[in-house]
Amino acid sequence: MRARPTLEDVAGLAGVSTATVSRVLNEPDRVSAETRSRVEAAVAHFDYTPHFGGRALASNRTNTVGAVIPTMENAIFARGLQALQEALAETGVTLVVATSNYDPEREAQQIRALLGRGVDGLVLIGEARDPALYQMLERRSVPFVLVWSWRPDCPWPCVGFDNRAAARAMAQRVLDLGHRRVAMIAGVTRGNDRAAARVEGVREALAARGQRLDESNLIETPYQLEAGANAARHLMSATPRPTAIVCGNDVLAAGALTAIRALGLNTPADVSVTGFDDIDLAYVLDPPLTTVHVPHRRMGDAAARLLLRLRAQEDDPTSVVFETALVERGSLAPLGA
Amino acid sequence: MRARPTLEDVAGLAGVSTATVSRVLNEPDRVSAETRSRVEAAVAHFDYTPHFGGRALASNRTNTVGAVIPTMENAIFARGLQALQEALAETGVTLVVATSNYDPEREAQQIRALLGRGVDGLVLIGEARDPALYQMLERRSVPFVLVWSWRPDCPWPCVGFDNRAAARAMAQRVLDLGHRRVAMIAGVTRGNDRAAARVEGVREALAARGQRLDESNLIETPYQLEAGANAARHLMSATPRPTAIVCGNDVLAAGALTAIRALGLNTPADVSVTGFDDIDLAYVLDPPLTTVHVPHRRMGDAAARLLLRLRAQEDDPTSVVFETALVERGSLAPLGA
DNA sequence: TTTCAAAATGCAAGCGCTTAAATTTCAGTT
DNA sequence: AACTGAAATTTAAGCGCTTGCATTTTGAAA
Repeated sequence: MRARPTLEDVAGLAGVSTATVSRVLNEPDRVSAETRSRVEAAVAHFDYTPHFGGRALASNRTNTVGAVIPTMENAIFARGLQALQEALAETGVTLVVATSNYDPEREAQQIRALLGRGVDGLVLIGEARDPALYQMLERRSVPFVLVWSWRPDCPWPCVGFDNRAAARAMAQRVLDLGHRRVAMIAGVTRGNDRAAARVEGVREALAARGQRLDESNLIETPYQLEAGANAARHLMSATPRPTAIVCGNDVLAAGALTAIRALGLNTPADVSVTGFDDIDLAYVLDPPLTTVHVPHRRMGDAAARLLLRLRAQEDDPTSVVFETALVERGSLAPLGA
Repeated sequence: MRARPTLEDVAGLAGVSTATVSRVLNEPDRVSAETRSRVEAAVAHFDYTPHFGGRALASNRTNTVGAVIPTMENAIFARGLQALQEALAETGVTLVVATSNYDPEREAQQIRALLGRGVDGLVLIGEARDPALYQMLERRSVPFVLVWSWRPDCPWPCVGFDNRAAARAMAQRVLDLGHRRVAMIAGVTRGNDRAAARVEGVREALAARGQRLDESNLIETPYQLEAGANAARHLMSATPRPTAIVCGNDVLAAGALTAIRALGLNTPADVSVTGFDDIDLAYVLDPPLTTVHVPHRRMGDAAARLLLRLRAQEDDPTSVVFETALVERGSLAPLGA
């Protein structure tokens, strides 16, 4: 009836005090080689693993950081998380992931839940959230970093890219190809600065040519295939039809492509479509999707490093901004080509 | 200079003992309404959250379950996890997710890491793993459930489906449509009973018609788009070419479709392709993918319920098996159609 | 051999919480 | 008014670990 072995068990077998065992586990260098190996044998004998709670209580550290992402269903966050986790693991830090489903309230809940679990670091997506939440984080002095967003003078530590500029560049390219009737299928902008910035970027590009994105040419909808398909169906029912549809992300664009095909129309002959994010999906579609490439992995990696430095407080690290790249594939063509 | 508030702070303000505060938090019914509201006010005043470590240490429970999945990059697990998380959250249990990257050793590490963190329940994918690992789980009496696999007489609590039967049905259908030169692109079978079972299923169906899946017609490769594409390119370079390619999952199938198109060939006119899992990707492809539909969400949900019952030990719950469905879409056509 | 830092180890006080067991309170009963 | 059992509350003993400080050991210099 062996209960979980404790430090005391190990110490007893090794013939040392619990303090020494603890040191072997945490600061092996401070223990003589001989003692250490004796302790290690005892640890092995019992298959001992320290009790997380005891450790957290005594040291007031958990070596855990939490991440709250909108959803796991979009591959977009998966790769970044993987990189984040790998980079953290190198330092012995564990990652705990929670999802908010793009709901600000739910996100706040999840953050509180993670804090309750004693995470000593937080990775959050984007910048838009209740100021009270930021206050709480500062009050509790929990280090955190914001990923996926970046803008000049963001007051928080960020690792991201300029969504607005990237979207603007994409729209500009569409215009450069001769398109004049441009529509947009955007993500839901409430509580989502990335989605909002992408809309703004497109607006800016259009404005620079004296055009605007009026109500009938902008549909805001959840990031789901079905939703993208519905939106495209709706846009294509207008007269005259748009000749290009700029989408807020690749999932929406994939949905749009499917709907357009179902209508018996052709991409890009009848209508060009662009995406954003460059997930794997983008290049298995037919036609493959013109989109904005985002360096997921590198962002995850950078986020980990930034967070670790914040935790260590060894210096005052600054935000990291990445470049994006416009990837041109078959779904975008010059008007009338 | 406000340090984290403790039970004692709250108790002091409310004019009760820490025990009472603890009860308000854990068994509110055992406290009089008047006291309870006083305590709740004090909790609110301090914005108090219990210290996870302290709680874990004293109660020897963490209300946390861990899941180790192969990867977050395949959408396949995302939906199930979401459902799992939701169902667990209803009971106040938190889910912690780790990834193994389809590597058995890595999986074992992650399991140990989770146990170290005191999870009091585990969700694992599939059945194939070192017996020593199962022994350890039993020794520590950690309740666990296996998801995604199911077979008659599986000795562990499972929530899954019969991968072999489903794959067999798919292959049978392919044969029924007249195909005789059938190839397979399978996932890596080492340490992956699902991938192995799918190969077996296809083998059985072929055997029943006096055919076999010889070496040249079976490629085993990681579950990645690129890998699927490479495999398809290779298979299609044989003479005579296969007329149908059965894939171990949708990702491989998507890669195959892309490669086939790049070769200037047509699906399904020149070669039919089938997938497995029915992720979103499957129906935005062109042609849309014939595949095996797997009830991701329901499995996640069922896994949560089974695990909760195991933890409660109120009864001796048994495995749950789900039916799969063959979804026929454009990528599979009768031979010569 | 003696001396004395430095290195290694032990001692023991908590960390914040839960929970048996003990005590107090209270509403009925008699 | 006294009694009683149930309900409410407090008391106090840990849960397993870390860590500042005290003590012992060690090895090199004197």
